[in-house]
Amino acid sequence: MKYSSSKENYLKAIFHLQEEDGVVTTNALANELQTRPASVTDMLKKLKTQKLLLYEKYQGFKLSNEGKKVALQIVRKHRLWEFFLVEKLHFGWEEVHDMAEELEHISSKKLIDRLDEFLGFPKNDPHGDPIPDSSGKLAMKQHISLLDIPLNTLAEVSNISDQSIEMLELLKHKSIAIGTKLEVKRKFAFDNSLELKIKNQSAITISESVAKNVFVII
Amino acid sequence: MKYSSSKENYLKAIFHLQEEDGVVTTNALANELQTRPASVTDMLKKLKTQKLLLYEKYQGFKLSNEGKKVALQIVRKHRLWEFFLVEKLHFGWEEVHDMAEELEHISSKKLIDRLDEFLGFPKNDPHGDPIPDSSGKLAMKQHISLLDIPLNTLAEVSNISDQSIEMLELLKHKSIAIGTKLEVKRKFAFDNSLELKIKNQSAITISESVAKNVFVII
DNA sequence: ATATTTTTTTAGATTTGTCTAAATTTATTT
DNA sequence: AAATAAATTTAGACAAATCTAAAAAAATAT
Ligand SMILES: [Mn+2]
Ligand SMILES: [Mn+2]
Ligand SMILES: [Mn+2]
Ligand SMILES: [Mn+2]
Repeated sequence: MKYSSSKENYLKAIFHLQEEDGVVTTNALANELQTRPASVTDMLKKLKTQKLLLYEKYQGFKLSNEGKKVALQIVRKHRLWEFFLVEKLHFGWEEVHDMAEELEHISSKKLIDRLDEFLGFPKNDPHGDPIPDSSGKLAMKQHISLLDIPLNTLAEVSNISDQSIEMLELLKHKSIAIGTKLEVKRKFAFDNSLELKIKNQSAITISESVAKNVFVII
Repeated sequence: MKYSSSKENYLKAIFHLQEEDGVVTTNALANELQTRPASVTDMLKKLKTQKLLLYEKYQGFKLSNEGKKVALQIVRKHRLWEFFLVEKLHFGWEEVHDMAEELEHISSKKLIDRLDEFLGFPKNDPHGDPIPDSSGKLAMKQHISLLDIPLNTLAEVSNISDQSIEMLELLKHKSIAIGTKLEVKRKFAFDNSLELKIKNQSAITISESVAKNVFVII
């Protein structure tokens, strides 16, 4: 199946947003795509009709398995072309995004698989993001436990492994959520508790048993 | 100025048709683009409004200087991408046209100039057609049809004027490609077919209609 | 529990590119 | 010079993707 560039951009944007937040909202997507909420609603209906999206009105939405599959192929193309532009055409990593935004819509799968081979099957794009393989498999991002990161290093919360009510309640109270950026300021040897700092907030303390369930990317 | 893929396809097709016939007709263009004459007329009006086309209704039309400039940049992109696909990604010369048809609409001029450099500033695409330089200048070609060369004279294939899949497939089977060196050994008056000899290969026969589309330099 | 604000959806319009069917103009035959 | 045929254009429609303004639903505050 071939989809328009516009549809592909929607699918990719939803893919990225749901990576972070699970379910996506109309306003968030409109903001991501620099368009109007009304336009987003229009497109959501079309994507649902094509079974690329799970969507009930007013309830938020996320990609179907098929939608995710399409999105991953676009992510693959985007990142391989970025790699090509930096590695072979010597562009700076900050220049390549807009060009890749166009190149990702070139349809031939054979072309992109040959390009992958030509580039030596790179694992990551110039921004460090992992490149899905030909079948669409995406290597998991490197999630590290809060216990294992160095002091005074900015980290972003990416995953919570214990998702019990009690854990989430505690994290909510401490203002820790997926996407929160923080640094570990101190580790106390007595009980392995940690003192954390979130920008513009006062320091907070969490126990070892909490910290070992909070994963971050550095 | 940026133009839609559709407009760019029209400009390029008009460019190619007027190379051959000077002035272009509605039906010829509709045929070239596999669309309807009414659709062509619609687009002609838009191209005229944008001063890309010289057009008076019922009188035929041709590109303005600005239109020619745009068309040459698309031809440049098309041929450079074809060269890339054959030379770097090892596609056959008969496979690359459709991919180049998409790639030629990637807009960045900087990208295409870097690609040109990466490829070593090639003079001709895989089908022997000349590649316009960065400023849009196109080298003229001085090719002679196989029909018109003397017997037993070494000639090098430089261009194929009919680039249909069917023609390229036939030539591939006969081991004839751009750069192939051959001699015409016999001409048969009955059907104007030719017997050719490529060094180290047994003699091959081609029809008049094939021969008239194969151009060589002596 | 109401009132207010925010989010989301609908209604209706617009632009681009395409189409079919019909009308018009130009070219070719008788 | 008509008549006929061919080429071209116009009229009116449609699908895709977008927009603005208004309505409806959900979330938040009082
Ligand atoms: Mn894109
Ligand atoms: Mn990237
Ligand atoms: Mn094209
Ligand atoms: Mn070519």
